[in-house]
Amino acid sequence: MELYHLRTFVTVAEEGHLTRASERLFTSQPAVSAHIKALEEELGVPLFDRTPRGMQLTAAGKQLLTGARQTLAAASAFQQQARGLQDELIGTVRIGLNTDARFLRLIALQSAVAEAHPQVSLELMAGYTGANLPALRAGKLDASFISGEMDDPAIRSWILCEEELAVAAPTAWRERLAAPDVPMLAEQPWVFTTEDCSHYGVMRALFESHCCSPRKAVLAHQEDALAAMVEGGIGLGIMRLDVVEAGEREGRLHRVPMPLPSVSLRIACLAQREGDPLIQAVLGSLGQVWGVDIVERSAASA
Amino acid sequence: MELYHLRTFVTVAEEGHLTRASERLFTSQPAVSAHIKALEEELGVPLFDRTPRGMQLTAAGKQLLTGARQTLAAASAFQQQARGLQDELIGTVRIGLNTDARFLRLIALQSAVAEAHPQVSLELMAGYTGANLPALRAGKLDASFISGEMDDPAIRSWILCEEELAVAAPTAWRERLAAPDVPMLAEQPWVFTTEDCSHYGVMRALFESHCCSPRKAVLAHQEDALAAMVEGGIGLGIMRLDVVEAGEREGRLHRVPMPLPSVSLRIACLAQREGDPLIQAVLGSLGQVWGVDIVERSAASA
DNA sequence: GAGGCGCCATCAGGATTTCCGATGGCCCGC
DNA sequence: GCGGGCCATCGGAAATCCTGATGGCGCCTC
Repeated sequence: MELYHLRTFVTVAEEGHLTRASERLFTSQPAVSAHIKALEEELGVPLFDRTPRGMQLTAAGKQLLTGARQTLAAASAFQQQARGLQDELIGTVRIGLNTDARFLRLIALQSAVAEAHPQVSLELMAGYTGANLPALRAGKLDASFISGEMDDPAIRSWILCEEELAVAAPTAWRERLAAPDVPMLAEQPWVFTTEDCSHYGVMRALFESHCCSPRKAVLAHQEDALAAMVEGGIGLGIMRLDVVEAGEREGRLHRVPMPLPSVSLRIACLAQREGDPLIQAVLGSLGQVWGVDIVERSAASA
Repeated sequence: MELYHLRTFVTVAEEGHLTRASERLFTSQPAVSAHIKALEEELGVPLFDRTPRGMQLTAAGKQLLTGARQTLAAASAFQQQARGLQDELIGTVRIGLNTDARFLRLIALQSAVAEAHPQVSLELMAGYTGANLPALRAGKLDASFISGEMDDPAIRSWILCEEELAVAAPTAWRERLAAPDVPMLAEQPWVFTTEDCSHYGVMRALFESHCCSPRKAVLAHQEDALAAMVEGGIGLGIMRLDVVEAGEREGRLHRVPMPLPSVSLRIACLAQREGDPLIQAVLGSLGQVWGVDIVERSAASA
């Protein structure tokens, strides 16, 4: 039995599905199947029941899951402690993005990290808030930008800034939306985001406070797609104020005069990895880039 | 990084020597060297200083040793918990011996284990008390017969019986040793055992109580060798009473009339493995074979 | 009832990793 | 200066792991 068996066990347990687990583990479905088979044979215990709908933990599998996680956690803590002992920090930090690189000041971040820790590299992975959180939890990301509230105790986050939001409309709708009220906006078609996006929550809150619901014309997973839909006249959408203003200046969008609350842009990581020197390195550089006091863990964990 | 890297790390740390570590790990010296190299590269931390006399832990290596042991302990506990969940116990138990198979009732033990746990096999490894304890600590043995006192808290042991001991002499020395006192015995040549053998302690205690020391004619590592030396007229030796009496009946030995304290024959295992179902299986069978109440761990650990 | 889809297990072949025997380099002791 | 002990490296072999393809089974829909 090796650690990769345990990683596979835990991932399959969480996904309940070999193919999805293989994607998370960056390997193939037959490889994952073989890992589980080998582990079950070595332990002499069936860990999963195979069903047409996927893999279901057996009672024994459920009981063993905690021990598997503890073993992986101990190994992770060992590696983390080793990083704290490196003469010079070495490693790669995978960061999930949720909006455009310029807004996230990624060039400045890259420079700050490269200067402070020459042997640390960043791996920037496109995504959105709703995808980044599960990826964080799954260990696929080391840190991630997210927007909105965060109340999961397993996730630690720090506010970088407040994102001002605005309602964007196609320029052709300028006159009929000169002074709209909320019910009127609800009558318009909307470009939705996924429900796990903070912008969706803001939109929902807007209409719920006036007891009405917006009409969904289309759903866009990415901000670029949403912007394209709005510019193309498909419907209204919620976007960052600076993006809407830039679009308005360039004649591509119209900013609807409707005040919206802001959402917090945050950087997040797993609480248990907060003390990891690699995470600390990135948090330190982010604090520097955004002029924010990101409270660092004491060196006691080192 | 996988568990075998950590096992190698810990073993090399304990041995301070790649070749000895490779023997304990049942692999080759180049393989062990490669494990350490790979681990150091992955962690970005030198774990050992290479010296002409062997491998010496660096400061970082010393700090990381605990974490490595914890990870291995967690993995071991996981496997142990899995064994407790097996429908039928499966596995191999490596038992260190320290005297002859007949005295240790190994045939009865084998039968008892086979009956109670058909899929558990025993692997009986010749040895002696002094070799068995380090082998236990090193994970090379799962359980071990040992003789004498045991005060290491990391080792758990149960008394099976008291070994009566006697002083054996060559038959030709019968008359001159008809009624010897201790100083007289000290004047004779002796066949020593290794210092980590319980018989050695008994011999030492005998003479120290009379402020004298025995003369060492030869040192024998194994009981067979010691018996051969005594029978061959090389010197006196301490042996089990039943063996001396059998030798006397067969005209091969003379029992010197000198009372000795007995030593306890014990079965031992690592304290942390006491709850292991495989260990429990063997302890249960030993209790049955020796008619001894070996207090078993509650099922709470299962 | 049949066909298609989803899911896991297996297979054969290729790729990668690991191991091993041989050997070299360095240091130390005689 | 030489021999021995110890670790690192090398080349080749062995073992392990992965992958694409495919099959079997169950379920769902038509």
